[in-house]
Amino acid sequence: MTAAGAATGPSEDPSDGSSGGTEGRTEPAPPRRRDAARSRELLIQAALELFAERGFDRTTTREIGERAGVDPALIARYFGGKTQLYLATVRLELGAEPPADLLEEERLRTLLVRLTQRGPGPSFQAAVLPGDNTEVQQASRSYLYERMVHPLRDRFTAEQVDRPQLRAELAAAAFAGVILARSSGAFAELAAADPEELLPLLHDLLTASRPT
Amino acid sequence: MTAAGAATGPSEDPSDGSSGGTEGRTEPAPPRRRDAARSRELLIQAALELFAERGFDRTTTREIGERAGVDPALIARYFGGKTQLYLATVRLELGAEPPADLLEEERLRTLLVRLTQRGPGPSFQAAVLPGDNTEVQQASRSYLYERMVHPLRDRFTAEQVDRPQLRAELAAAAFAGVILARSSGAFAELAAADPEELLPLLHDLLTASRPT
DNA sequence: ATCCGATGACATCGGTTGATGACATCCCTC
DNA sequence: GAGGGATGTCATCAACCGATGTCATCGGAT
Repeated sequence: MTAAGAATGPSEDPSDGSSGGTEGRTEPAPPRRRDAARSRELLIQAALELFAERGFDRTTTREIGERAGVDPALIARYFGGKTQLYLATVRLELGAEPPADLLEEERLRTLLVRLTQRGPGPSFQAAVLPGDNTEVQQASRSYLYERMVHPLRDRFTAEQVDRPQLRAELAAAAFAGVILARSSGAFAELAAADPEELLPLLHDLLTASRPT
Repeated sequence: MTAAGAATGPSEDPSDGSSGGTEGRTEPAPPRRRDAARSRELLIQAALELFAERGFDRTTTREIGERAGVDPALIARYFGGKTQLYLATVRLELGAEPPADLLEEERLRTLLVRLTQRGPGPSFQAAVLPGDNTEVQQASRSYLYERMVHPLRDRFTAEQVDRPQLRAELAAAAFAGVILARSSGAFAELAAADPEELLPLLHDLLTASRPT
C-alpha cells in the first residue's frame, strides 16, 4: 500500500505530450512548471495519506512536504498552517460520495473496497480517539456522523426499530473499529483478508445492530 | 533505549511494612513525605488515566507528574523513561483478570462495566491506531490479542467454525471500536448509554461474528 | 549525635516541531 | 524586452518535550 508512487519523484514534467489520460476528470495537466494549484493538490494528497497512516499529531509538516515534493513552508502559505491543511483533507473526504447506508451490501462493498485501497481517512481516527474538543476533532467527527450514523439512524427510524440512534452509533463505531484495525497492523489476518472475503462477515456483523 | 535499566537501581519494593492492605486503593492520604513506593504508585495511576485519555504521544511526562503530584524526573528514576512507564501500565492491566470470552454474556457484562468505569486501557488505542512497531505498540497489542482474540479463536475452533482466526479478530476489532467510541466523545448516545442497556445490543452484534 | 544512602526538586541539554520572513526564481502582461 | 506579481527555497526562531545531572534534604543505622 501507500505505494501511490507519489513519493518524491519530480517525475512530472511540463511535457505537454503527457496527456492522454482519459481517466482524469480534470483538464489535462497544465504544462505550467510553477503551479500553485498543483502544489496545493500535492500537499493535500500527501497530507491525506500521512494523516491516515499516523494520525494528526504524529505527522509533521516536514514529512508532508517531503512526500509531496513540496516545500513545507507552502503549507503555511496556502492553508495557513497544519491545522487548516488537516481540515482541508477532511472536507475533501466529505464531498466524495453520497451518504452510504452500511447495511446495504452493495454500498458496504463500495465503501470497504475504497477504504482498503486508500486507507481510512483522518476522521475515523478522530471518531475513536479521545481528545480535546479542538476544531480539528469537531470537523472530523461531524463528517463521520453525517456520513455513517445519520443514514443508519434514518433507516432504523423508518423500520420503527427501538433506539435507532443508539443502534446506528453502535454499528458505526463497530465499523470504524474494524476499518481502523485493518490498517493498524495489530490484526494480521483481518488486515490480510480480501474485501470480498470480509464483506459477508462484516455485513452480518453490522446487520446484527438491528433487532431480529 | 537509552539508559534503560541503568537508572533503575532499587527495582523492587522497599516494603517498609507500609500498610499491608493491597486491596484498599484509597489510602487516607498518608502524610508521609518521602515514600518511593507511593510515588511509583501515584505515577502509574496518573499515567494509566492520562494514557487512556489522550494516548501515548499526546501525554507528556510533565502532565503525568502534575496529576500525580510528583516530580516528572522521578519517572526516569523509577521506570527508566516514559516508555517503560507505559509498559508498566499495560502490564498492570494485563494481570487484572483471566481471559474473557466476549460471546459469553456474563463475561461481556463484567468487561463492559469495568471498561465503563475505568475507561479503556492504553492498549485499546494501540490496537486501533497505526504506528511504527515500537516496543510500546507491540506490548499493548500482544496484550489485547491474548486477552480478546485468542479466547474467541479457541471458541470458534472448538465450534468448528470456518475462519476462526479471522472471525475472532473481526469481533475483537468491532468491540474495541465500540469501547473506544464510547469514551471518545464522538458518539453522544453511545457514550451515555447504560452498560445494562448496551449489553444486549453489543452481545447480539458480537454474536454475529459467528455464522448462523 | 553522626554518617550515609535514599529521595525528590531544580536547572539544563539536545532534539524536534510548527511557523515565519527574507531572498531567489519564474511566468505573465505590457 | 522590462516590470511586477506570483511561486518556490532557504535559514532561522520560539516553544515544547524527554532525559539527565546536580544538589539539598530526609530518615534510619551505627
